[in-house]
Amino acid sequence: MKDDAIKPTGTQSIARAAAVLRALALRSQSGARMADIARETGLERPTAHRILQGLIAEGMATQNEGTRRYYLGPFIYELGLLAEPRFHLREIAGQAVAFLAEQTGDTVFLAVRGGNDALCIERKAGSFPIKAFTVEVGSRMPLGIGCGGIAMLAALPEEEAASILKFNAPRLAEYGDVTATQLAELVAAARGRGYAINPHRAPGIAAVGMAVRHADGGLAGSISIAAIENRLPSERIEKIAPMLRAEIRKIEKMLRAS
Amino acid sequence: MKDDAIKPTGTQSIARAAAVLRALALRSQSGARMADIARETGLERPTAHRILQGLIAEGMATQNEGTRRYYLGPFIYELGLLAEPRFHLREIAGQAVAFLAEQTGDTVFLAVRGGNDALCIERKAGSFPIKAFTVEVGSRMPLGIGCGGIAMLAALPEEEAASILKFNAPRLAEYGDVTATQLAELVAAARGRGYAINPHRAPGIAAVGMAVRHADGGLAGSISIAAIENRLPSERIEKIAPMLRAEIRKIEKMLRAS
DNA sequence: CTTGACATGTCCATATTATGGACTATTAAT
DNA sequence: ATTAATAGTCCATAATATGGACATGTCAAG
Repeated sequence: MKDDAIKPTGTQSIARAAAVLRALALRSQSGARMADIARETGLERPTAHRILQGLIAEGMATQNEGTRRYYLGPFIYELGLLAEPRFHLREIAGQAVAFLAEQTGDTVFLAVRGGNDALCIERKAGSFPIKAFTVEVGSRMPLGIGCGGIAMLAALPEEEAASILKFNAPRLAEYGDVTATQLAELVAAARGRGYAINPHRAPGIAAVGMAVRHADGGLAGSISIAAIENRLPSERIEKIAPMLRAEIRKIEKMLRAS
Repeated sequence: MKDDAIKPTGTQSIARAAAVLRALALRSQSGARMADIARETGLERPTAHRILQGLIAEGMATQNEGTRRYYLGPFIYELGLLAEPRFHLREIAGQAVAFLAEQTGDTVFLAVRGGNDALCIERKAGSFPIKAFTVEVGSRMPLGIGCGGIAMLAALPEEEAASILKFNAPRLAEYGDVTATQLAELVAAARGRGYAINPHRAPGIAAVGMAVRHADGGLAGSISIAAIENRLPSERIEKIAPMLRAEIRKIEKMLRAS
């Protein structure tokens, strides 16, 4: 998130509060304990506690009274709704996703990054009768699971991608028997060729995906195409990839213009 | 947003940063100048500038180099996506919105508050052939314009509602010739009867709306029903209001359980 | 029931950060 | 060209945020 520009001074509290929000984001489903937050942010417990109380007072965090766990608060949701139009990837990319589904006949997914997860925000089915509905719109899974996630990891700085894979390693068991090492290889291969191939997203399913970037080069999201394995041999992937790249170029141009 | 609980100490910087984010939220479409932010937050300009630089460093704000204006940043969007499931009003309320559209035959809207605006996040048309599509999904307008906005204002503390109406007063001209005084009267009337009636949302259109609350009593959003004027005489409004209230009670119960 | 481990939460002397008046630079309006 | 408005910087110091020490609460083990 931080660029290489000169860091501002007198903003330690803001940086610390943002770090706490990132810790909450990582556990936005399960909720975070204060001990988790203190450990992940490197803050002393009284400091973490005070920052949490400050965020709660502003509506940016909430605490479940029963479990004592902390969550992102309603003001974050509200701000997110207002921020959405400036990053309205769903609207801008929706046509491209529909076009790719029509042209390929397969299922096309649009995803964005959410912390260490990928969030599916759009899906279009193609005409081919066997649909690879591997992901529901609105769902989330660790970055690396799914071709879109691999493509997004490949678009991130290597250290950041490695850190995410390390964080996600214990979580992979919920999604099959793929290992972090295998995912690291898929990410490296994706970096090399410019697009991700996931040959074993699920048994019998294969996928190809590519990242979408903001004007400043930052990661905006990804588009991926999934089909039954025998519909995606190497030759067809090599035909689909340029089509995907062309649509993504158009999306990136519109993101630049907005 | 702030409750009446004891305010935490040692969190002035967080409160100030949140105030800056609110100022950015108010102008999330047009962008905010630093002078705007300093004035609205009451901060001295060097302080406002430094806080903005801190938020930019964390990805919570961005600055357009050409216009110099500041906007909510990509990290806010990402956090908003992660916060959404805990406040997934669209999912929880979707069935109620569809049911009300089916039962009344008219158009039903679901909206949330976004700063001083109302954001339409869901719309269902009923079977009656004349549709009151006064608002597009995804659109926003000042709170007070539209029945859902009036209902949300009525659910807020009176001072907060007055402050929002004051802020929105100069903006009303874009939406017809209704005045802030008229809106204040509609809000007061809504507070009295427990639901909002907007007899002149647009020429020939009338609407009825009600707020949805979170478990803690805070405002979650609103549901409103719009139709051509002669389809909503007083007698019919008195039949629709209990139905609306019953559906909203169900939604609030599910919000509590989630 | 008791004990120990772990976690949450509070206090306040003081270390350190954040502040904002004074100033410079840039842009827009006249 | 001049003036007004706005953006942005600097740094002495005001005042905020810190975290070690401690209190309290919860839960699992014995």
